[in-house]
Amino acid sequence: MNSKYTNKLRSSGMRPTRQRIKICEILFDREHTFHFSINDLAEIVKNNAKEKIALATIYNTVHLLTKKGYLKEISINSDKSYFDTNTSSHHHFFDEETSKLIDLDNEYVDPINIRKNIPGKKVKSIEVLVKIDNDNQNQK
Amino acid sequence: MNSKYTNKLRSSGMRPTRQRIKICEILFDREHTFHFSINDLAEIVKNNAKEKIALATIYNTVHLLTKKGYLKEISINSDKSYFDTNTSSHHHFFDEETSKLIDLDNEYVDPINIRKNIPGKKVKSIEVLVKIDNDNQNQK
DNA sequence: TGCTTATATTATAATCATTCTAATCTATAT
DNA sequence: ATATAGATTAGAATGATTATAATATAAGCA
Repeated sequence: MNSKYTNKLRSSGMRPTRQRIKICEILFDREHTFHFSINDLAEIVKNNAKEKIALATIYNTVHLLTKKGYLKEISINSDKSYFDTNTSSHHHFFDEETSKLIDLDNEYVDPINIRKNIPGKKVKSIEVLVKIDNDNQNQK
Repeated sequence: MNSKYTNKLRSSGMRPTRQRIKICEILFDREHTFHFSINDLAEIVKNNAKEKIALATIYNTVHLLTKKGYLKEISINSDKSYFDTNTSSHHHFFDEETSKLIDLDNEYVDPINIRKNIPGKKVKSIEVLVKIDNDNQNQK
């Protein structure tokens, strides 16, 4: 039961269980960053894992990984939560046609200067969402 | 049954019903723009209107007003939908402490240039979300 | 005006994502 | 090995939203 995620999990105070290791493998053994909803992940787990993982465990693990800084929650259309394996501060395209998110790295966007302050509050993050849609013909 | 909203509704192909007029009055008879969830609006209706309006009607009306361009849906934390009576393209602060949205007008943010294109797609909107939190002491 | 019909409203049930619960299991420290 | 704190599980509960199907109403027409 050893994996490259065993220590990663343990070092964040998460016991390295079979389920958590499997979920980490699905999420992080990838070349590119991965955007997903809980439902996406649950589907992959179902098709991919030898043994079943309860939906509640998937929720718990994703939320824990988010709290520990290995995932980032993305606020998009309000029907579902999306998560991103790219935890750096960065921007997104949101394709309205496919409802898919695409990373937009900081290098493509000049630094954004906000010339307004809210008293007693400090800025925690500044992120841009670019909504896109098909280019062709008429848009109803 | 005449109201300044009678024609506004009719000109958008919406029959000016008592319920719709009442909802318009609540939403648009205001000095400042108004951010709300369906639940916020339902509460105001309950305390404000002489006669009850069914929750389904509130949902239907808000969605119709959104489709007709009188309201704008805001994508924030994924638990609920928020709507905004300011339908122009503009930005927001999101106060993580209170979960409240604050308008951030374009004049406080320089134009944002995105140096990346997605083939076959055109940009529909570019909006910034600035997350803020209490300034004082320790966070966590 | 009154009638007809397309459209709205309503109460309630259904759905869907998410969270809770309480029983069972397991990683870890002794 | 054993005890126990922490994790997993199935299923129930919750809360927002949408669907349903019966009733009511606005608008067009005689």
